[in-house]
Amino acid sequence: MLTIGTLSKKTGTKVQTIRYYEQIGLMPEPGRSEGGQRRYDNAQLDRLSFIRHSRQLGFSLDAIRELLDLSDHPNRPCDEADAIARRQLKQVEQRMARLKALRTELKRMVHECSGGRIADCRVLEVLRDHSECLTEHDEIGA
Amino acid sequence: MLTIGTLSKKTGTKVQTIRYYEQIGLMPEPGRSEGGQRRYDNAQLDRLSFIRHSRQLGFSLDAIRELLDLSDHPNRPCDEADAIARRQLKQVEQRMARLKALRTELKRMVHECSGGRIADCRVLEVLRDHSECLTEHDEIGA
DNA sequence: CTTGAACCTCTAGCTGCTAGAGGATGTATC
DNA sequence: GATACATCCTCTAGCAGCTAGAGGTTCAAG
Repeated sequence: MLTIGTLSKKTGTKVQTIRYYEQIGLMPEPGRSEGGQRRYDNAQLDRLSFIRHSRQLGFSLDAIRELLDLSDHPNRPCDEADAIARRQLKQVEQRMARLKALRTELKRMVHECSGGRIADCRVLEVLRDHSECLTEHDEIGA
Repeated sequence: MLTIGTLSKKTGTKVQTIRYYEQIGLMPEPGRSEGGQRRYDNAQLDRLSFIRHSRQLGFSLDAIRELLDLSDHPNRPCDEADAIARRQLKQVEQRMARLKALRTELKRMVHECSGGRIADCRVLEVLRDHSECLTEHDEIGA
């Protein structure tokens, strides 16, 4: 029987976060001690590890919910899990492409700045005028 | 004199977002029509363009506040603006590195999935067991 | 003078947590 | 049994950066 603190340490998840996962139904309600404190077992430890690892790979809580759902039905075909992972991969690739364009632009800005007065600052100048950009970038909402 | 809707279209910013920027003090309070509707001039259009473009390049609203502040004092040296941009560049590079590791892992997951049953799904298996990962990834909070 | 799009304010919601108040429990030691 | 103190509990509110909706007013065209 594990306390929430132990679970927290074992998975690198903050105590508050574990309770939050319970609140939104991602973690099941655990058993309680006589005094009302949460007590976990190994199945719940595994579940939380799964969640955390998925988060590290960038999956949204909704996607994780689906994945957990799927893993509860071992006899179904795994196309869905595969599709979720592919979607995630696609998102990551899109984000990388955007970041690449941003990096190019930022590098250019920084390199062109010669360290004079604000009035002549290339950084501000570029920010002022999108038309100076050589790449298409569109990070907002990424 | 521009209405908020016109400003919205010209900058690709939602009306609500413009009002939000005003609320947090990033945009100045504009003049008003007799009936109390907001009326903007070209200086404000420029300011909003600056904000939007900076957002597209991933600057935080706080960073933008600093940058706007700087650009109001054209005679100061531009080290600060330069430093902000460099900081941003560094962040972008860190995020790219993280995404790269994620992509590797996701690709591997997806490629190893042979499309059978959930029980044998590599995607879920990898998510279950971090130790199978070949790269260090740590996307949370990125 | 009427219509209808665009405006107004205000409040609440989104993701994924995180922090703090104010109090109860659990365990080790005396 | 008493005491100390870490850990636990619930509840509420906050973070970034918007976005959406209710319920009502103004503006410009016809």
